[in-house]
Amino acid sequence: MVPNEEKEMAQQVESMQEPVAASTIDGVGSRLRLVRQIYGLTQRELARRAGVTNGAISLIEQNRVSPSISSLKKLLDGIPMSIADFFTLDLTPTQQVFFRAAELPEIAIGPEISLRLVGRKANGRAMQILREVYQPGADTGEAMLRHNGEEGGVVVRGRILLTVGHQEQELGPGDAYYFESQLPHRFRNAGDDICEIISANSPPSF
Amino acid sequence: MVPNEEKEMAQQVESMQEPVAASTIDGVGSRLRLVRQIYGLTQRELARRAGVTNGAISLIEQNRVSPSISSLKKLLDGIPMSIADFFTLDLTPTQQVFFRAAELPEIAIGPEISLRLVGRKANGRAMQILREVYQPGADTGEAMLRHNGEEGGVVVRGRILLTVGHQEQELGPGDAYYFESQLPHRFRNAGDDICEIISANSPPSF
DNA sequence: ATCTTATGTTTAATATACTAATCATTTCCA
DNA sequence: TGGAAATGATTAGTATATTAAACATAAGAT
Repeated sequence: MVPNEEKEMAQQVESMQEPVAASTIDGVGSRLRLVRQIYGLTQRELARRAGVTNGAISLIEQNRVSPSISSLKKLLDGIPMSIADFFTLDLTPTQQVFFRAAELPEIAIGPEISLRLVGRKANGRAMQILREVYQPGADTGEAMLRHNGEEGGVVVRGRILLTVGHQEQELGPGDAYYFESQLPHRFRNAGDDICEIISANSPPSF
Repeated sequence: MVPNEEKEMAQQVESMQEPVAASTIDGVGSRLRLVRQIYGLTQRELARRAGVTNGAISLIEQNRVSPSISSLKKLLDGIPMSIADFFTLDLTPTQQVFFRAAELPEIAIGPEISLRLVGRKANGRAMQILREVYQPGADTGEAMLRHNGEEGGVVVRGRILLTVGHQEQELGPGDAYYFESQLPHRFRNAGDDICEIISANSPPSF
């Protein structure tokens, strides 16, 4: 029996070689693919680390087989990520990571006041707000940060090079970010000016 | 290949027929068994609900096979419980559910003040404290309550019949409880007197 | 005591996941 | 342009999970 959770998708008359395209998050395989790509691993590299074959990963990621727990555990150990985190992590495409200045939703508007919300509304969580200052050349390190909770922030001054998972962008004043702290991340000030960020994280980490 | 996550255990010279004994929480199968028992289901009943065979459940619970995700999902759907919750739920035997009055650890002792902590220390979570009054015959219902978070409380007056999962106890003044709200639970005042409970739950539910 | 029923376990047969190898496609470097 | 390297996909064969049925044991009921 083939799992094939999106059986309704096609009469095989259609061209079957859509590259990867439609990011369906349904299915363990799809989740695994996204997580693997976020961590910048190829199927073969993950296969090597996990001690399984790349073919198996390919089949799993296509949702053509349903991996055993032991296999899934091996794979996640190679990332590394816990099974609980794997099933808990929110990977919905609406979970935007980067927000351009103009994209920040405006919460309260007055003639002299403009409040803009970072991320999305209704994430009712207790947060810790920080003011971070990065001197030129500052770097949180190649060994990427990784911890529990969520974090977000707004660049106030200067520019910062932010890496989250496999994505990387340079953000300037007004730009912002929001991501799950579990994703490996790194802050670098590659410019010549001091960079200032207003950030928040939850749960409070110190 | 047998999963056998504790491969270091024996040279097969030893007697291989240790019954099952030692309640090892390690392994998906052991977890499944505990969860199933907490919900008061037999292997056959769960098998019927999930659409798998009781034999398969038996093998899984003995950790002799590693179920596929699709099988595990079917089983958890029959309980019901999400995969994420399954791997997140804390089932360590130190997670005590019922606490007799004398068991409550004393936090602060003075000549006129005695503070006793319900549950364990260092569960630093934001909580909501409630005063609950149950009239004689009151009952939260046969359709057991089930929601996110954790809850605990102390009986101040009268007696309450509390069911949590498959466990049931009648608590009197000074007795207390603490459990994950995900476990199906039910409060009944089977006596003739008003029952009063001081309770807390997290995250705040209203 | 002897049925009956209900429980978990085991076993042979079958369905499925996984491996090892190959194929197909893209990238990129000469 | 062409060849090597790297990536993901596929396929036949093998290992493993799951089924269907029987076995073993215990608890009640009469």
